[in-house]
Amino acid sequence: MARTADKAEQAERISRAVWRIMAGSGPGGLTLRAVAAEAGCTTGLVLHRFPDKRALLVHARDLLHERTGREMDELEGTGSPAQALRAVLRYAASIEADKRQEARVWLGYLAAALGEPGLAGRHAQANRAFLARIDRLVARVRPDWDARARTTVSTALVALVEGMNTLAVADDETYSPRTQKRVIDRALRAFLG
Amino acid sequence: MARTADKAEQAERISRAVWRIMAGSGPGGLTLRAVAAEAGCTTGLVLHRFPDKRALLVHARDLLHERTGREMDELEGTGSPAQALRAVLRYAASIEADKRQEARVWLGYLAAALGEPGLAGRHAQANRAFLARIDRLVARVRPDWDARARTTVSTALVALVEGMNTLAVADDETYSPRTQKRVIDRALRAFLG
DNA sequence: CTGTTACCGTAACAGTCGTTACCGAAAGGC
DNA sequence: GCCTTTCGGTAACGACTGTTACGGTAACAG
Repeated sequence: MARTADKAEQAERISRAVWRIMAGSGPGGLTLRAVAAEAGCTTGLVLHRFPDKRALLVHARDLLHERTGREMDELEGTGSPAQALRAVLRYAASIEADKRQEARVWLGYLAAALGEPGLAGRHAQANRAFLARIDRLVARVRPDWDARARTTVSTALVALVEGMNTLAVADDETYSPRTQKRVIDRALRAFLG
Repeated sequence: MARTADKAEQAERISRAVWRIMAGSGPGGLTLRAVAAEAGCTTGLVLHRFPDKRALLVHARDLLHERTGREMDELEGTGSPAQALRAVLRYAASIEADKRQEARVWLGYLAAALGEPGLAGRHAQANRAFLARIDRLVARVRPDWDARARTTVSTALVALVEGMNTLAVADDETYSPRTQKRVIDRALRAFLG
């Protein structure tokens, strides 16, 4: 045999380049050449690792989704139900600098999905999974509620966090980490307190 | 003199074409040729009316912002403070079909702003104006609250509505008009009830 | 009706995009 | 050591982008 390459490591490195480009320049700046330059290689390697641009974007998307899902899985089991819910919501918000970058990435993907229903479907699926997670946590905090009342609150909490993420993309001053924490705590108190 | 053209009417027609393209195909499909075809003219007219693509996008954006601002001004004065607040929040949400399209337009603009800080600044400014509007309405509902408590609730309500708009873009089934209304009413009850 | 002027469609430009073909070079088995 | 096989960089292609220059044409003043 001949030389071997760590394909998974390369795919991840290129995917991380995709995240950085998406967060920094949006879908408009997400060029194969830009990705290659950011990853420290050429378009040749990028298109040897992925069949085409769409496959690259989907892989980078799934990788990010998978990672955040794993980390939220861990948070879900820590402390009391109310504490776990708060921890997951804080994690999903864009409080830390890297989460703020992630919010920009998701926004870029969502905008790219405007033109392609297939990507929009993936986004919908991912958000339903997040909604189910929050609903599960709300059920642990308020086991006596019926599904209808619980889902309404879950949907509200998800929309609240997602809205702050979206708004922080354009105005990270108004939606500072401190403000986001305060809003989350206020919402938890209002809906579940 | 020679022939005359209704420049304002043309600019508005082209801007409407921009909205339709942005909502339908996102920033990636927003081509001068696509805009011209949608507006029923050629790129020649488009670039005779606007100096370049960016000016066209900014004009279409400002036109949409101006229109929604006017319509919310009217809603702000109808009925009791609580009713006015609910009416404005319902208007800002994507309950009607045309508002859902608008949410797609705003999302596309926000994604386009990822690469250009100038556009992001306009977005931040617009959202601060909306936040100030909601804060004004909350102050009318709860005059006894101090500014801190009031702003926290206003920020939460704005994020809630904006989040539902964003999420409805990818999943208009989970965030149906009925669900959005229910969530808004629940939030008003939780925060101000 | 005619001349003139503003209007706007046509066509070309340079640049960049995603994608492909090709080929030198690096690395493991013998 | 060599030889083979895979790797990955180079360069080109056609398509499409925003933008510009030009010319035909429609409409108003006289």
